[in-house]
Amino acid sequence: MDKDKVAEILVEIGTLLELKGENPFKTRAYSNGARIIEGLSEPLATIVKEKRLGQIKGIGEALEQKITELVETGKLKYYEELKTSIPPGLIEMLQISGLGPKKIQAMHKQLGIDSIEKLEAACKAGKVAELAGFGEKTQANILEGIALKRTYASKHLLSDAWLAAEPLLESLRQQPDVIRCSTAGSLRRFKEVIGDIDFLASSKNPVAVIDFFVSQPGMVKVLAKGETKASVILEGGIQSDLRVVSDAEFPFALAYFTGSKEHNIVMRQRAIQRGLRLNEYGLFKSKEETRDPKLLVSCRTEEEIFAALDLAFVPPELREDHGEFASAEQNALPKLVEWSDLKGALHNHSNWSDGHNTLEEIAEFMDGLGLEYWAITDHSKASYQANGLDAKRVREQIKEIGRINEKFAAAGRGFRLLTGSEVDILKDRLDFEDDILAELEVVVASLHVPSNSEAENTKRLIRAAENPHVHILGHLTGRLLLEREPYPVNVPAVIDACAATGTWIELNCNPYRLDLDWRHWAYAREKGGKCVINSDAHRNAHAGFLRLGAGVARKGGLSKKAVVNTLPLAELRLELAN
DNA sequence: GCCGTTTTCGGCCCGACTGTTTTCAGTCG
Repeated sequence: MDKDKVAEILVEIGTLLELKGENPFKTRAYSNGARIIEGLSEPLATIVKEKRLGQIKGIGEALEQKITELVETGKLKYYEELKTSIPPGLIEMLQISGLGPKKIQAMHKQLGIDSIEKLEAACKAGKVAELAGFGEKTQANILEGIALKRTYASKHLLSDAWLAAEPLLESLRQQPDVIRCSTAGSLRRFKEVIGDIDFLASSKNPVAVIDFFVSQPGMVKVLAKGETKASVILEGGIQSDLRVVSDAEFPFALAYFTGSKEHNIVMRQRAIQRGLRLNEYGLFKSKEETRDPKLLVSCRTEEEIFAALDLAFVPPELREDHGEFASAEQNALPKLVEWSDLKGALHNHSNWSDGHNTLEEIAEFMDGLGLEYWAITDHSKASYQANGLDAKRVREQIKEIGRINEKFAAAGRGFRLLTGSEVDILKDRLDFEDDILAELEVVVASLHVPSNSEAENTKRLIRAAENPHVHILGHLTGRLLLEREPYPVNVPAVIDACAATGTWIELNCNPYRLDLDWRHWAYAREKGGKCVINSDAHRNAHAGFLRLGAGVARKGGLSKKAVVNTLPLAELRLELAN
């Protein structure tokens, strides 16, 4: 069993234990363990075989035994028994806003409710309101929560969240009572999938800011509204929370609400080790709960908070308790790539295959954006449904690109289209012979029809990486966020092959892909692998994906130097020819 | 369930909001 599946089961055990009313620290130990396993760069099977699980911080005797059983047998007796003891409907009920383990337990025990359908019926019959600790309002809220859950999915693409957040952030910044304002939470951390949009503002008049926020256009429903906090549902179903604090509190609150939860726990522990206390209101010279300004360690920015805890500033994207503390302690965090460092993209389509724009339109548009180059890598012939090009059309396209580039050169314009192909990785070979590939400036090899076998997919990708004409492996795992799981593949083994052959690994910026996943880049960096942040544009507007991709690259800890398409055209051409 | 340079037991990050209560439990982030 692979580590992702193991992590998934550990998370589920945590949830099941929560529903059983177990000690919250015990349930947290399971979700912690899941995160640790998921983040391993070494194959889990190796660690299990060499009995080194117990040496990992956060994995104790019990988790070691359970993980070992899962890896070795593919099953876990404890988990199977736990699952049969709790109706699956209870787990689903957890997704209803306002319902947690305690209430679900109470309704299950007293009313025999074990599914959302029964819950809805009981609410409508007024039975839930009669329970101790429940009331009319709770019952109505549950019904509303059920309706909301049905209407809206609870997870959203990062790109959708940014689209919804930016106009709101802009409005908040212009509200006269707002002093400072920022996004926070998973959006600010550039997680690929987000649950809700968090805003933080500082003001001397929080009520006015809250009132302003909930009256913005695009609010479907106000879920909660207090003096310092509001929660709303936006059009499109994304929940958004605003928190308003004083300006002195702003940096502390920003750090706190940016998270991640795991990162914050370590920050608080560091504070405690130094005899301090950290919360969203400040860093206090106290071991007790306090908000006494006399005890406050004054910090005007997040940078100063990190400094007070003997850490270099950790950019929001890296705050996942994913190794950032060890680096920040030694001032060894990478200087992260910026969106504006990108000089072009090396995987894009035109209307010669399944893209929307002509070559001419693309060149004009990308030059207008201030980019230096844009590779045209239309599909190869095996991608029949995408109007893939055969060798003859590829050669015609090379000539056409040559003509456009000559026009640019004659006009004294520096921008260039690069010739290329997104060549299909077929079962036993690439979709083009080496002679065609050799005529192209950029060759991206992608697996579009994977097998069910991890070994098979891994073998195909490694073989593609080993082809001397292939520059880049495209969307390595094939995942579609919120739609399709990645195909089975041994990612570290493919990274090893790319590092050994000098093949670049794509960070595909399509909002549904963001593939290779940020969690793998630490390993790629360690091995000396290079990244290309690619838009995989099918129309000109998709150039905007690069901004998203740069954020995800930052999350992967990638510096400008590790990203090939930060190179100016002349240097890039040298690298491509290498 | 995990952990330990005060600890192998007794801690484990912390506060806002809601609804049901009339001082607090549950939920959420």
